[in-house]
Amino acid sequence: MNNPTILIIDDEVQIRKLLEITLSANDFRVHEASTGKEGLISAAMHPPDLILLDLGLPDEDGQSILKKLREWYKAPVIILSVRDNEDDIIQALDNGANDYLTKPFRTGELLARIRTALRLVQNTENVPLREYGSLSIDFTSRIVKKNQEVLKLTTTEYQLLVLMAQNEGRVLTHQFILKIIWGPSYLEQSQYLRVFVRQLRKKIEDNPDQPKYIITESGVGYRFVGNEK
Amino acid sequence: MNNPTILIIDDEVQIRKLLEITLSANDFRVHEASTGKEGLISAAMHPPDLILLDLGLPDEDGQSILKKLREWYKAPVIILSVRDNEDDIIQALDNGANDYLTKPFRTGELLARIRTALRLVQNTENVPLREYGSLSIDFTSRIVKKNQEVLKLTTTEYQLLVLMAQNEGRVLTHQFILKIIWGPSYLEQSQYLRVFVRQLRKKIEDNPDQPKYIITESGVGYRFVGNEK
DNA sequence: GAATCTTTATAAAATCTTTATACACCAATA
DNA sequence: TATTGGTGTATAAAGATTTTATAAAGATTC
Repeated sequence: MNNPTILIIDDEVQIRKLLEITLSANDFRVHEASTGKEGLISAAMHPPDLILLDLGLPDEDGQSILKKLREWYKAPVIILSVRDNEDDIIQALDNGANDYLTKPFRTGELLARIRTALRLVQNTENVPLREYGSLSIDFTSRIVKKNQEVLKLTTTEYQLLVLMAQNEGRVLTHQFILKIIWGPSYLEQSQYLRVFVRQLRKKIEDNPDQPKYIITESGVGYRFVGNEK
Repeated sequence: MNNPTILIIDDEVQIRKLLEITLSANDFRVHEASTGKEGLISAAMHPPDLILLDLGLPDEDGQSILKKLREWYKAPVIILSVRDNEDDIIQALDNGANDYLTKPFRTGELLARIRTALRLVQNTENVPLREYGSLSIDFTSRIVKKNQEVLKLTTTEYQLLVLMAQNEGRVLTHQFILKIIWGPSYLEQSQYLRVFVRQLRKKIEDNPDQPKYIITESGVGYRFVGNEK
């Protein structure tokens, strides 16, 4: 993919300017929109490779924009948000956002996350075997190996691992994971998750106390990181 | 690939005879089944390199057989049918058929299509004898030996062993095994399986209480492990 | 009627859920 | 700068439940 296009949906001129300069300097093509409505139209007319969406838009709630986008738009959406509304971030992730950044953000981090998001969409193919360093998951034969050795995982542990691995790089909120694996009536049982994340880490991490694969995003959820960097 | 094996599933004796003569003359090995159920069992026991499936079977609809086959069978399936209406063809292809021939067909054309289908798939060679440590299974003569001694296995025990061995390394779910060996109406009878797994383990394992070959995957099914690392 | 399959009953093991406690982090306070 | 309390996460281990193992009795088949 040469020179990916990024759509910025943000009402603050200064932010747009900053982003445009940063992104252009890094060989991205940039589209801009200052309102939600404008953003939706632009995305529909010239689908970008990635969207940066500010949650605090003047005309329409960013969550609502995100939902409308996700009805057809598959590529990554990264949320930009002012610091003090973590609930919004969680809701956005549940609504299908891939990642989030709180303002003010360092441009280096933004660029890294954009690159990660773009890279990961390409391997979202239905590959039956995935390798992450010394960890490999064979989805057809249901075999997970660590350093060539077959791991013994319970059903729930395996489901959890697969869910996370298939959403590599994305933050999965506690509630999202609980809903998928235990069902909608278990949304409050975060403790389950902690117990099982611990079990999984014991089995797949080199050092469970300094996890490389299953990263805790405090207050939000967990993120599976396939290859460090 | 030398002498590919072809399984014919057709209820008409004349057709089977014709096909057998034609295919044998062209250096294919031939298996036959006259009903859908028989065909499914044969395919699971001795996976052929290609299957010729008649849609008009007496016991069960050919489309349904095809669907069941495709749950695990990857090699080509060519449909034979007297019906040449588009709907049947499309449905068969949707269900995973590789090609479709209407009866009566010219044998030259059939052979050409078989070769094409085989060329498109690279098959794993069918080994008639397999050894797993001190256990050996001769699929052609139906003889199982443990430490050079011939084991006495009942039909069901043998079917179960062959099914598992042919799918070495894969987890076979309870339901999958029950469906193949006992039939679709026995999906709930997991207890059968436990009883027979126990019998098999008693006969093939060095220590039935610490099985090496038939591994339990709790909550999921069983996995046959041929060679411990 | 011997071999095999099916069913039943119970024991054992594996897994999941809950509880209790410790830890890390951050902000407000003194 | 140290202290305190609150929030969220980690961890082990006990308790509860589900799944599997096992033997043996009852049916069925050839």
